[in-house]
Amino acid sequence: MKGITKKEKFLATTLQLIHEKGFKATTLRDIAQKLNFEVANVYNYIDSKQALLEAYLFDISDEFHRAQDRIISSTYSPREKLRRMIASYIQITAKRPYEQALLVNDWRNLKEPRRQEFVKRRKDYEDKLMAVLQEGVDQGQFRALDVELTTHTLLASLRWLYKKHIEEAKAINPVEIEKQLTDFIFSGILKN
Amino acid sequence: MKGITKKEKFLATTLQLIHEKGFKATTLRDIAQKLNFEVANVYNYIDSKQALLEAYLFDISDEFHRAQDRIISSTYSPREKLRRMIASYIQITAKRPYEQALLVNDWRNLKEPRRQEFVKRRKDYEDKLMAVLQEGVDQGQFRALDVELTTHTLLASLRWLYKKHIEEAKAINPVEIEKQLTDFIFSGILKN
DNA sequence: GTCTATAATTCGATAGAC
DNA sequence: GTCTATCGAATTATAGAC
Repeated sequence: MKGITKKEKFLATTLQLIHEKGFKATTLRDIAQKLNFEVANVYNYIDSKQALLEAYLFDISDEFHRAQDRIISSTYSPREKLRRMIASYIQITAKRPYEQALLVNDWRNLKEPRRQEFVKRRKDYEDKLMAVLQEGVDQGQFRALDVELTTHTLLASLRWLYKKHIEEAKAINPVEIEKQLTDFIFSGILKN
Repeated sequence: MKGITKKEKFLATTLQLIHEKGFKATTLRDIAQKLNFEVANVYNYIDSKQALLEAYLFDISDEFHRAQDRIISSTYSPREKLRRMIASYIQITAKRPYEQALLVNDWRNLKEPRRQEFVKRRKDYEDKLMAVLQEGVDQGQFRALDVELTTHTLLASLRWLYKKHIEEAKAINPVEIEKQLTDFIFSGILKN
């Protein structure tokens, strides 16, 4: 924990508290108390509570989108595209678990018109993933599954992973996580 | 919408609002406004906002536990136990999607000691599911997977389903949902 | 069951001195 | 950057009349 700026410490503390209690339930006084200073000092680091939420939410969201776009614009097969999308999803989650938690749990607290913007962007992400699945089904790489249902199920099976990174005491092996989740999504749990 | 009592209408409206905005962000004034009466009237139906949360959360939670316990105490194989646990999970979700949403999204708002109690009960549920998976691996029905990771992934792949029931305009086919999700979990998405 | 009125508290945010 | 002081608004909850 050396060489971290006060602002970084502020943000790390804030994200941790929000993860535990939720954005709305985490007061600026909670944050100040944990950092051993008074409430007014919070405004040395942020413009407003809402601005903090928006900045982090759209920043991590953008990272997911950029990774997805890079893969989609490649010439890989649907199966390989999906494999890489899963891998990059896991990688971003491992790097920024608390921001992923914010993304999953607290987007409802966005105010209009930002909330609507967020929902639209999320649907874009889902639609792009769905297109890859549909392509894979059409090409016979994937089973004749319900593409819309499977898209949401697949994303849900990845979306919980930030908890493991936050809660796990011992360091986790990212390569093994990726193998396990990819195997689960590609092959399920039954033994052949 | 015939023959529904005022209390039922109150509760349905409340759960819908909480689903949209979250428990903490949904004020008693929001609820009163949607029902076209004043705030004080809310207390004709509940003792407190916290009591409402606790009652619904533990009630739906109990239903999940009871269904799980019935299946676990049977003599079915691990594979068949899991199949039935998935089916009952989907059935409860279909029957009570808004309460499931509360369970998934708003348990953080419980206050101690109820919050700790909830977390403990949820871990019990996960552990029982994990035991079935472990048994299935030991008996060679399931692959040699990471049982702990897979337990959480499997649950996550079911936990989003309430959204479909809430948002879907047209009626959905529960039999088909069950088939799709069971196939996903058992066999993944790859074509053999 | 419905209302008005209000208590008691909490919260986000600002002003201004050091 | 840190503090004290405070404002204005919002929220849960209660009292009591109709």
